Amino acid sequence: MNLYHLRYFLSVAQTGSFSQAAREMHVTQPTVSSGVAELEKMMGVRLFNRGGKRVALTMEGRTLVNYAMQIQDLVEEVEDHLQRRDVLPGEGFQFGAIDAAVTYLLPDILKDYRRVYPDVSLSAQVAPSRYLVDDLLMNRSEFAVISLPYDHPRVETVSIYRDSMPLVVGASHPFAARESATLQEVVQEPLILFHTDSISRKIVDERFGEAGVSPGVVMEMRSPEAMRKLVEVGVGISFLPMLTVQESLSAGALKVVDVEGVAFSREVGVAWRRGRYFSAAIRYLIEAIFGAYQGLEIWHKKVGIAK
Amino acid sequence: MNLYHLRYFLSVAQTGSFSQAAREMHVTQPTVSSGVAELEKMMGVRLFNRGGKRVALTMEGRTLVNYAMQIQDLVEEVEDHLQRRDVLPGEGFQFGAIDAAVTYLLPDILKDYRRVYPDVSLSAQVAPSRYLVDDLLMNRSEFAVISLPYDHPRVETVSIYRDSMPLVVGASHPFAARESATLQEVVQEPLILFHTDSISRKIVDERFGEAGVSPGVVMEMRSPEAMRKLVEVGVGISFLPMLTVQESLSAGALKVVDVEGVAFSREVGVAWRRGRYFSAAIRYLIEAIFGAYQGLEIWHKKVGIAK
DNA sequence: ATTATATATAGATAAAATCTATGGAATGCA
DNA sequence: TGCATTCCATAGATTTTATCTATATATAAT
Repeated sequence: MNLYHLRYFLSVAQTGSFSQAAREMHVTQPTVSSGVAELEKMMGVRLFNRGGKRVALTMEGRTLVNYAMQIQDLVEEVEDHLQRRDVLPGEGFQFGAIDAAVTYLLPDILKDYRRVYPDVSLSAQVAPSRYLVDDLLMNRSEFAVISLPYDHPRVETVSIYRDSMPLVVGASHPFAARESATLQEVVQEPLILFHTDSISRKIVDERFGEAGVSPGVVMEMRSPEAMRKLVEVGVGISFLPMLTVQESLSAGALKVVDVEGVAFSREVGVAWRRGRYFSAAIRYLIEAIFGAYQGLEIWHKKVGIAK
Repeated sequence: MNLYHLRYFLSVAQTGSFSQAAREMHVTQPTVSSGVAELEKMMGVRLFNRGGKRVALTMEGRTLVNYAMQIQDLVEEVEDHLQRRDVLPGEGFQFGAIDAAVTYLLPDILKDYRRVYPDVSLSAQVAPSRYLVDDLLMNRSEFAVISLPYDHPRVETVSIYRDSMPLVVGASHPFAARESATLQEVVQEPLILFHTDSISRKIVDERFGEAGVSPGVVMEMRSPEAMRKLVEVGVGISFLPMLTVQESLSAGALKVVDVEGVAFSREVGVAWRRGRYFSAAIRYLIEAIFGAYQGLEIWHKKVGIAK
């Protein structure tokens, strides 16, 4: 059964005439005849009583009219919705973000977003970058805000924010009173570093390797917030993203200490599966993120400006 | 857009795989691919994100899933209903019947019918036979119970009941005391006859013609009930269908008087437009009528025993 | 009866859906 | 990292379906 056949049928039912229906549908009369005939054969019932000047629906025909109208309404509705890119209430999508992003970079953007798309339910997955990329590859999330650089043949990234990762120490730490320290001094101290999974950790490790020093690691963790707390209470010192420690610095709980010849930083960026298609509602959020920070042009170049 | 395409799409959405959907639908994978591709082209949106081991719905895809499921449900439902000849609540049909039929022949049958098809709404059109046949020809009613004979190239009829049309007089009429009267005597009396439209009137007129007499008509009417009343109060005498006057006879308000050499009668029968298709619910009622009186075999022969 | 208008049917044509074969991309395993 | 496997997309051939033209048949109106 074809949807056209249902349309022909409805038109015949309305006009009471095969020929008139044919004119309405812009096809020839035999087309309408055979369309209705096929419906009748398929359903095993007569839909019209022919013979008069006008044809008349049978009871089964009237039953089918009810259904056919509902079906046609649904078809029109869904075409309309999809072409206008409406979002059904309850629809939504998932994206990933690292801790620092949801906490410091995205809140205002998400707040604005809710005003524009109040019916879209957002589900943010918060995890370290590595896991977020897994979600991207498995098509479990649309995009992710992660630490960069992240190199993968099937993931594209665009930076939105450069975040310095200074050495931070607790207020009562000996370094707190000093302007700077040397890398040699730093590795003597108990260090709290990101887990080796982490991109930020990789950045630190590489620099350490170049300098030919190896840190006396005390603890490895994944949560920058937890690390911040530990540094505050003096368990150790750490290289932490500025975003994460900003508040503690203002409050005086932490101090930044320059390390001679070393300036760590990591980038935060948007990552997505190469070739992915973005629905309008999703694209809007991504572009809001780029717009609020940077990278909109690069993004446009990578995905093409046309939708 | 074809309904098959929607089915392919739903299967892909459920299985997360074009190939698996193809196996489920018993078609090849390129068929599913191009079916979905056509939906995407038609709607102007991507429905799936390909690339992983499993494909993932886009937001638009999820929207379409909602609609496609509803559409498919409706299609299955209507096929089911029609093939099982279910009747939708509120559905019904119209048939015609002469006064005597609805009043005396059909009540019990209709009562039974409501038990079998409680959801079918019946609409009985009560009018003289001539008008009921018009309705048949215009496909406005399914069948009619009318007076016979009725000759028309596009109407078929089967008799169900032979109804005598005796001469009836009011209880106080001079004839009431007599056993019989002659036709000559009758035409002297004020006669109340059916309107010339009427089949019963035609029967009477023909017989009068043969006998070479012409009645001194007083009144012509279409309603046998009204005629009965008039006869009862002595306005005139009449040839009335036995069905109509049965009660008045028992009550003594009317008397039957034999007319020598004359025995009027009319047949009551079922009439329908030649070639008409009867829905199960309608056929059931017609056959109940034939079954309760007579004519079932003739009916079967005329319309064919197969549905 | 005759004319005009309807639907049905047959055969030809156009459109589409589907299939086979194949290529490219991604995944998983060695 | 390379190889085999799995998966989706594409191209071209084939089959099926839909539609059209021409015509027959039936009904209704004149």
